[in-house]
Amino acid sequence: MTANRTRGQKAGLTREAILEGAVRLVDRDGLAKLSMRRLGAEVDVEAMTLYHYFAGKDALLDGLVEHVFARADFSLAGGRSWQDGLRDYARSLRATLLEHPGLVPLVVSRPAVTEQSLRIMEHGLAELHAAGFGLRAALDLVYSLNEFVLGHLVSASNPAVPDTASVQEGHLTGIDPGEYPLISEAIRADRDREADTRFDVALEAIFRGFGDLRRT
Amino acid sequence: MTANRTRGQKAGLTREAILEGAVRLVDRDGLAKLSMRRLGAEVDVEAMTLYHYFAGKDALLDGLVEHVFARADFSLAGGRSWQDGLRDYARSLRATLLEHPGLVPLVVSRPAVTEQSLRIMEHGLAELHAAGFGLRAALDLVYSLNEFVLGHLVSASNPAVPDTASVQEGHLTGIDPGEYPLISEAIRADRDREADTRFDVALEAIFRGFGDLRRT
DNA sequence: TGATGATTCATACATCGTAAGTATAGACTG
DNA sequence: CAGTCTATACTTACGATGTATGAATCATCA
Repeated sequence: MTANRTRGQKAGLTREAILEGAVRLVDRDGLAKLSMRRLGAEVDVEAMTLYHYFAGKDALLDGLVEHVFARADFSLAGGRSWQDGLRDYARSLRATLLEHPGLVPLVVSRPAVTEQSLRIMEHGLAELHAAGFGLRAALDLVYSLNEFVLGHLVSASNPAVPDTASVQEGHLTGIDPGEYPLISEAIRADRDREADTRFDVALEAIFRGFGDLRRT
Repeated sequence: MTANRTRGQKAGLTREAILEGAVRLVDRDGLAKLSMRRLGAEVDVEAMTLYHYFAGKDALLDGLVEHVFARADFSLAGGRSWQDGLRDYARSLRATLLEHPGLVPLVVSRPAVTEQSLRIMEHGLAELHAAGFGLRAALDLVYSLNEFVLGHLVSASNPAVPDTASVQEGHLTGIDPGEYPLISEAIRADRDREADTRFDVALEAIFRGFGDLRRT
């Protein structure tokens, strides 16, 4: 009866194309709206077809993180000071995830022992070691840096703490200056600073703090 | 036909009891297994009954976070140095969430502008201001500290980075010493340290780094 | 041509959050 | 006592989800 329209092979559908569709969908509608059926519609195919390219939704999500990270070079380019190397790394990691805020919950909820991340870590340890850090201190620093960046991102990706960005033109969203005078005042003083600046200030503080651990 | 067993009133079911059941369920089976039906079973009631106490699942999850935090005193007890105050705060925040690791994804995915968190922040700003920090620097420090703790927790709550805890008795899970000699070495050197120690070391580094920002 | 393997789809199932409607028990009124 | 009200609890049902299963179609090569 019902003529089955288009089965069998179709125009070249690839893992890449699916992942790009997923990125588009997440960027547009958020992670919650990423269902197999929706993603199928996005790349013009039935949901079950996706299972030919990915073992399951988890595999797809893993691929998604990988895909986004693959296009971002987090190299700890050597040759300069360890601060410069780590700063570039942290900034580019942050920038990449800020471009796709919907992916932040994914990244933090997924084990990140990929080939690439391990290589970066190894490289980072080598540089820090050469810069005079003991291996243990170097490991502490690399861990802490990653943890700070991730924490910064999860805090930034939901309207959690009253952020500078959410305070436009002086209307402090929901913070009563009478009840919380210092918060209001601090946020007001912070109004003209970019979020990037806050991030950088914290970075430098972390570097200063860990700098004392060299030759341990 | 089928005799309807027990409708109408029952033993005193309360919001508190439901939330405690939810905590139990999450601690036992993880956040993913927290469904209204399961939670209903846990507190011996049908799923829909829960909607009498909570507007929806989101409200329940909000309540869950609140409930756990309510039992943890994150006071920035004054009178001592600002380092002591912030350290106690960070440690107890971490300790609380380590007791309920299943809640970590919830905490980081939920705006945390509760009454309590704002009060703590206000209090923290006051202390830091008194200790010689400019308001802006104080805000940076409080933010960064929170972000670091959260990042530390999300990293610890999944088997993401090869953690010291996962390296038992010298068998480095999945890290090839040939390919990543420094990581293996660093982890081996780290074997005998508690995770608490790593956290504390990072805390002190952050304090040192931000300490230079006083009188700004 | 016919066979083979890659690709796509239709159907079905269990589970989820929850809207809508119904039944019961206790408190209050007369 | 009977009658009513309300808080509490349950039943049923709907749409959305991830995915197991198996059939249908296409490209390719013998």
